[in-house]
Amino acid sequence: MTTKERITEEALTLFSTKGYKGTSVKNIADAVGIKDASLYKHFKSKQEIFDSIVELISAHISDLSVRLGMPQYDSSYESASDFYKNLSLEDLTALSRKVFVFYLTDPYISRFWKLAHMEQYQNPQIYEMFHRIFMENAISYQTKLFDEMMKQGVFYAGDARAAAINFYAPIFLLLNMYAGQEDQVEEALSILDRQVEEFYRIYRVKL
Amino acid sequence: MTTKERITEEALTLFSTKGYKGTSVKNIADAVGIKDASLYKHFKSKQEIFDSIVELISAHISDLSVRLGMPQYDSSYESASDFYKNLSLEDLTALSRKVFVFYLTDPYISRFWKLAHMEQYQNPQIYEMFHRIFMENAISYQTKLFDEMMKQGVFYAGDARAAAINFYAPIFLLLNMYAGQEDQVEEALSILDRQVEEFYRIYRVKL
DNA sequence: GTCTATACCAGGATAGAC
DNA sequence: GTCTATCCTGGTATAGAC
Repeated sequence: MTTKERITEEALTLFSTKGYKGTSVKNIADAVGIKDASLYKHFKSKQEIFDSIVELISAHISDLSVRLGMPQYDSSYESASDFYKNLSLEDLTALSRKVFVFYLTDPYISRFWKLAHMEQYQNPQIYEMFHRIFMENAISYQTKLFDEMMKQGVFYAGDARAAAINFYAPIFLLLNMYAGQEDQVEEALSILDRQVEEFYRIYRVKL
Repeated sequence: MTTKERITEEALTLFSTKGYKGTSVKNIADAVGIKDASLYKHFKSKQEIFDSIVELISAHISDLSVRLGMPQYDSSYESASDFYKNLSLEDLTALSRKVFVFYLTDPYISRFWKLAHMEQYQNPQIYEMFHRIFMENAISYQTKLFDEMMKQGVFYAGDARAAAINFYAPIFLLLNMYAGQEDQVEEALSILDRQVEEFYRIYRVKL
């Protein structure tokens, strides 16, 4: 890893822990193991370090859906829908756990989550990314999926968007409750399991 | 309003907009209309201003349940339950709207919401208050209420806590989506109405 | 209790040697 | 590309006159 990469890496950790204003250039330099002045050979300002982090996260986010096995918002979702066609409670539980744990422990997502909470009101770009990733995209993805499943008779016909919000909102709430409490993931998961079970009971067409 | 009160008032607005570190003592003094040095006749430090704001919000929060017509976590809830006994969809919609709009527009709650998002990871006291008010208390209140309603046959018998989370999580998600977007409250309310309708359809025993 | 003046320091950033 | 030395600004806080 180059020095430049190590700077963004350490800076992301510090910004997500102490906030942008709460992190000094010296803090970052110390973490990297160089003097603060040396840092300016790699970035022309503290703000530029922050901007490069935003780039880094954007790039990481683009791979997300692929790594999670989720199609992009604007790509076709037929194959995923086929996957869910014989959806069991165990399938749905495993999927929700996978997504939840990923959000909570992925090194980029989890740091971005905290950073975004702190900086969203200061930084329009962060605000936009945070809302897009954790709200709009998450909901519209689930909506499309559930809409398809309703059409295929896997879920009872109804309001797909309302169902999507009912599925995602508890995950979002639990993320808020357990972000930064990685030692209590098991507790979070047991609550999540109960919500998924309830969701399955409500929406899944009985076999 | 005394000068001291005006300082906390303006400081709360500034802290909830620009964050603690992003707000200077001069910013606060300017907002109040005095010189920054004069401010130290009322508070011995910037931190003390912040602490007095925490006090102010704590005091305000204590009145919340009363003002919303909601019993405290540890007080009796029988009368509220009686109120819901003949619960119609319109009743539930009106209640959820009232709670949601209150959270979003109450001058103390709405500023605390943003402040807490920014400062929760720096300040254990803020973290604790935020999680208690917007997560633990909100969920446990709804759980007690729904548990009682299930016992009385108003709701189908089942997992009251899961139902409570299904009711509250969408409200929490919408608060996150629309905090600081007071011009779009109508859009938020229409989404909320759909969720409440769905909730009512699922849990309310058919008459 | 408000003001002016000032002390003090931390943080961002640059210059120039190696 | 790292270092030391230094500049500059802005922010917290105090002293003392009115």
